[in-house]
Amino acid sequence: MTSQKEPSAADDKRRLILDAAVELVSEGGYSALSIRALASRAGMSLGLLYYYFADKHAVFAALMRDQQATMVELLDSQPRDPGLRSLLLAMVEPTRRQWLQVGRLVGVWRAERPDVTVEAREQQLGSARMQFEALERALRECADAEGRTLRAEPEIVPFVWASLMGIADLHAQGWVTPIDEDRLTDITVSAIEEHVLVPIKE
Amino acid sequence: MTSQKEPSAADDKRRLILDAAVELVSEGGYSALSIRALASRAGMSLGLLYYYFADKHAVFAALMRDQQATMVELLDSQPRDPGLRSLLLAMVEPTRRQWLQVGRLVGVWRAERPDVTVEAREQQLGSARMQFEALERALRECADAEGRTLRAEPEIVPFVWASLMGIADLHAQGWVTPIDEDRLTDITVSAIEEHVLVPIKE
DNA sequence: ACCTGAACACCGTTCAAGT
DNA sequence: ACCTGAACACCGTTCAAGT
Repeated sequence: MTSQKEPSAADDKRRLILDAAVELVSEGGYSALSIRALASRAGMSLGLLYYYFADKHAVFAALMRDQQATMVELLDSQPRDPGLRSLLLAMVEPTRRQWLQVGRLVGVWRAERPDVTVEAREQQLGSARMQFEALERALRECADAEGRTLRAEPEIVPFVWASLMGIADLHAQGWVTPIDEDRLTDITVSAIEEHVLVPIKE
Repeated sequence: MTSQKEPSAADDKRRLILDAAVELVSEGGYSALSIRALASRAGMSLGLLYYYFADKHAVFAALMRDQQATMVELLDSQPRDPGLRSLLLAMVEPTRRQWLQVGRLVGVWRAERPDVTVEAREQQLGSARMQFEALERALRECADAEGRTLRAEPEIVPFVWASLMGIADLHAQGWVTPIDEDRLTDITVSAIEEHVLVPIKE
């Protein structure tokens, strides 16, 4: 109900902090994101940071929400006509980027902090849900455009997501021997494609 | 050449530290593994820890190597007769455990530390390579047992690994809505199975 | 309401000193 | 060779104090 408002001064400050955070992480990885470095990069004092965010965890959570919102836009703007395979191929790189930037860190701190606020938890869940709904929409509409249908199980979308995360992580960690990334992507996309559509009866 | 020796006193001490590390991580997650807690749990002083390990990073690396060695044993001891699907189903839970305990942390600190020693890097790579070779062996022999063959591309084993990691991570992070884990596993295993074998000609 | 920085309780790591 | 713990330079977080 209160959505899509003009950004307030507080929102602007928060944006400033989040932009600085993205810069720091992309420059020096997880350990480069110290509260002190973040405050100085955002041009404010240590204490003020805690005025706008509850703690470091909250900064990460906001970063995650940003990326999920970007992913929703991307999924919604993806053309449906070229079909499922094109969609999947187009999503490999963005999901990999999301994984590299904050996704893989979530699992690390998620387990640490017990619960934060109920509100924060709800916000986080809502943002994740929107992302997965956008993915489901995109999958379904792309299948439609090919005259096919998505399998009905609720585990189909998680399966697609897990597959994309799998290659994202492999890319991040590297493989022991050089492999053809495009070939790996191709194999994965084929596997997804064929297991996500209802088989054609003849 | 120097392998399979009687464990030295130093090895015993290192074991003590690593066992304490596993305990701490499983009790309180990543953040519970502080050098001080580790030293006290292992019954030694802070400084001594640095006598047996170069730094915290090295403790993690050793933990990872342990788990990879366990995985090799598990893969090698898995029966081949029941075929590929049985093998994959049996590996889902162990890979998930490995992922939860240290696997997902590797990506976080890997990027931070520049290079450590060449020797350490070599040791780590060798351990990872052994694990993936064991996986490839197991996949190949299980396929054989069914009278099928594994596809020849080098990306086939990474694909299997990425798929297993994907569901491991999804399991760790949780999904926004409750899903049937067994169903997800089943879908993933089917997808792997069919894309990893050479199609039967008729 | 917005902002500061000293202070607190940690942390990983080093190192002089002991046996 | 093995072992200790004080000391160092950090860290995230709090909070009295300012405007």
